[in-house]
Amino acid sequence: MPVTPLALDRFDRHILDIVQQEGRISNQELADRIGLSPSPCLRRVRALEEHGLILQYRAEVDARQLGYQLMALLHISMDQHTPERFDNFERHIREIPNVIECLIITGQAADFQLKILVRDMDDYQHLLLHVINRIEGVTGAHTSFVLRRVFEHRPVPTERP
Amino acid sequence: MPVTPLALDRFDRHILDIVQQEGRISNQELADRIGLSPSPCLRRVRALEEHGLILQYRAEVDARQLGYQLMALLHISMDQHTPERFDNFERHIREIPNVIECLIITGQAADFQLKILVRDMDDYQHLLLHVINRIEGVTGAHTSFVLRRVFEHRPVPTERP
DNA sequence: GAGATAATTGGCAGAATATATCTTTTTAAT
DNA sequence: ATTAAAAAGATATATTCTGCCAATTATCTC
Repeated sequence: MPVTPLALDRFDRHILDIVQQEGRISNQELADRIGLSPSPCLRRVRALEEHGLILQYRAEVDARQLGYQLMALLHISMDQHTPERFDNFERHIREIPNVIECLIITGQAADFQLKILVRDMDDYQHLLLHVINRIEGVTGAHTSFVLRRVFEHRPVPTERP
Repeated sequence: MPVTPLALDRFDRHILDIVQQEGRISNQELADRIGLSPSPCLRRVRALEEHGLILQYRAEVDARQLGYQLMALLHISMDQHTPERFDNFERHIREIPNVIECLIITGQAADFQLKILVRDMDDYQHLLLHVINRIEGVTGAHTSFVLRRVFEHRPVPTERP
């Protein structure tokens, strides 16, 4: 996607600032706020999309109201650190909709950190023991429950380097 | 916001499924996809917004292209577990734009897990030693660097309980 | 199950918005 | 200063949004 790195000026940064918080803002309102007319504003938004600076637009939904009362961070260790093991684990983990994030990390006993949404403890217990622990190569699993989300999904800063 | 829990039918769930992945979809297209005409479709979207089921719309931007090459998970332990200590920490941490997520967790030596975006190691070193470690009450800090994001920001599942 | 009531859908019209094209202005370089 | 290139602004057309009303569907009561 990024043919050329694309130099961002203050208009572009301002657009990114705004759409990170108001993804459905109209182009007219956006143009007003950044101080351009609608045409060049829309052109810039399209360019940011084409260059992959804007990856996608998403609605954030309230997991609680959908019945997902419990969030857990699960640290997973693998027996072997081979690409095959990791690929296989990733393929399996992708199939579990409750796993909303999967990171490969250093600095822990674990290899993966998963962010998991479940309805309750029973739900979690089942997922851990009967689904995740059964994936080949998983030797360890350590759970941290999230007591409170102080904040999540904050915008990426846009000031110059 | 949630006056009444709001019973969700298959149309509502379908809407949530779609807007979680295509936050800027037009109402007409959305209506087409869920199999309703635009009017009731828009009414449902508005109702989901009012009830707080849709919290907000957001553009996801590519942090890498903005110069944030490094993501870290930082586990913070506090000396005292008093509301004052925690409140004070949260107030300070909110002021740091590089911290894009802050969770209070169990199951670790730590009390907080922070998700941090920085440009490079120098940047991280400065943030850790000169900003975060200096917040009152912080006694421990353990860093995990993110080697790879297998996936992030996956949609919340919407099937019935 | 019939009838009444409430809730929800669909269609339509006017307003707002998006989008493509063209012209003008600004910027940069020689 | 002149030219070329890039970006902004204006305008017209097409699309989309949004509020209102009639028609349909679902629900409840007896």
